[in-house]
Amino acid sequence: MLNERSLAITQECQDCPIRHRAVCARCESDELERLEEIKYYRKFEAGQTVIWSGDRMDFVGSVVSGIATLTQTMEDGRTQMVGLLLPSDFVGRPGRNTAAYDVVATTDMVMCCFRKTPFEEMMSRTPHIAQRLLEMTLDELDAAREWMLVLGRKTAREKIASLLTIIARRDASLKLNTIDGPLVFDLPLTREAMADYLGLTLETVSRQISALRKDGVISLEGKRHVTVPDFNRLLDEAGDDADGGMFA
Amino acid sequence: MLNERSLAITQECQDCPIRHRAVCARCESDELERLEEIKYYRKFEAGQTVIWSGDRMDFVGSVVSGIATLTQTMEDGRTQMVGLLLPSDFVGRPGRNTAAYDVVATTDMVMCCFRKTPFEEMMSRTPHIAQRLLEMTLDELDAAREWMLVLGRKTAREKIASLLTIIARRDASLKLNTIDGPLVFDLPLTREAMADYLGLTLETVSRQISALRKDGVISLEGKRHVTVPDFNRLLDEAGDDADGGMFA
DNA sequence: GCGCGACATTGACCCAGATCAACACCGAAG
DNA sequence: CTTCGGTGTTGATCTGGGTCAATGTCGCGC
Repeated sequence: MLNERSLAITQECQDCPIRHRAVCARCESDELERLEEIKYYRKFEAGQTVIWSGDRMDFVGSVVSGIATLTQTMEDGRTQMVGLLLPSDFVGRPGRNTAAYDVVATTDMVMCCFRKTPFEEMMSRTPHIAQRLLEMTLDELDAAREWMLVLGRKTAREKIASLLTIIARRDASLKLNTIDGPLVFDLPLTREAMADYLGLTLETVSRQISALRKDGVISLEGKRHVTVPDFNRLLDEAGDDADGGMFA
Repeated sequence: MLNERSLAITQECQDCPIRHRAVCARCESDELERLEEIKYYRKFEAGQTVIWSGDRMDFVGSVVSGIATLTQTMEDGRTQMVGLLLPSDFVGRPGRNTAAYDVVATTDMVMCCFRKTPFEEMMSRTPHIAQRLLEMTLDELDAAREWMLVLGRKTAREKIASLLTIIARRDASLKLNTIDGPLVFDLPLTREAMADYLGLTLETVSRQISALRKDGVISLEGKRHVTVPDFNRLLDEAGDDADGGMFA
């Protein structure tokens, strides 16, 4: 079996699929060249743990493809997902040397990593990186706060609808999709992972998904393949202001 | 009645109580001088709204003294507090011109404001500000994620204990306090505001506070004045890993 | 093809916390 | 001093979602 760390994937930054969304988005070509020198790729299989909370972390990086989760666990085992890492999302925190959360790949995943020290050093010299990181962090903070409303005040049904909304929206932004047609996508998470995201039990997740299906808000093929005939209906179920500007 | 906007409080940055914790913490004295030129103070009374979600926001700033809350509200009135703004905390987001949340002063409050455009312009020229803002934003993101665990997975009693923990900890860091003695502080929030923070109803907050009192975890004088005889006991009730490094 | 393990669904029951309601406290205005 | 509105407490009851348990589905290795 192949050691995951030693993969020699080579990828020109210029052709990178996340070139315009990741920390490096603002970099000029000369800056990119310097990044190119210190970067390396790591590949993870579905289910594999990238890092455990509390572990020493000597790298930072971007998700290139695949999905990972950020979770926090209490001693008695209760767990809460605190972030969903999608392609272009940043992992790690400059200026800190242990991981604050468990990071687990939920699908096969490729990360573009930088050793922490050279990256930090580079960050202090190239404001474009720090600027972009600030922007991304502010976005994540907004997302976290949005999620606080979901966790604190929404019903189980609204929570499920909110999650579907987010996944659908993101999926639409990837494959720049047909405006207004029915949305079709796959759930990248197990029922249990959804439960951990939503602060519910997996049974409740299952029941509410069944209920939404019965009510025609969504339809399912298999366990994971979802069709949303009317996105505004879904938004409504999520309790969000209708038409959250998605297709604006 | 005095127009709050026109107060001419003058304060040298050098003597500012939040000099070493706010966005300006890393600034050299020449940078400080330039900030001094574009800053102005605003004062708010307890209960006053600083800005409504969605409103145009042409300034950013720091809380100098007092406390404000950041809340999100659904159409049907359910509200969730998504942030507690304490002295030195930053308000507003560079690069965005409407407020994302309601900001309300819960005590009398003074803010040190900067018009957004000059501040942004200055930020791009002085990396010290951007660096510090990044650091502060990362801290807030961590706090938000910590809070997601509270909202998603903790019981009502644990939620209350968690909130008390946070307030106690912050209070201790202000008045650099006696190590290990009983902690004493005032709750800066009404029961309703606590409920909005914790994703509970005010009745449940009241009941759980009574329960903690009955069980000797805290004692109360009046409605707001709290004594914590044993901080580790409180931490334990919060479900946090005991000894969260507070006195380390 | 069979059996196994991971994932998912569904039912029965229970309980933490919401809801509804009454009342207590207290500082400010008259 | 009295009234009144904002704040807080406590009780009775209800219910959404948790818990426990049985069963279903599917892909994979043998």
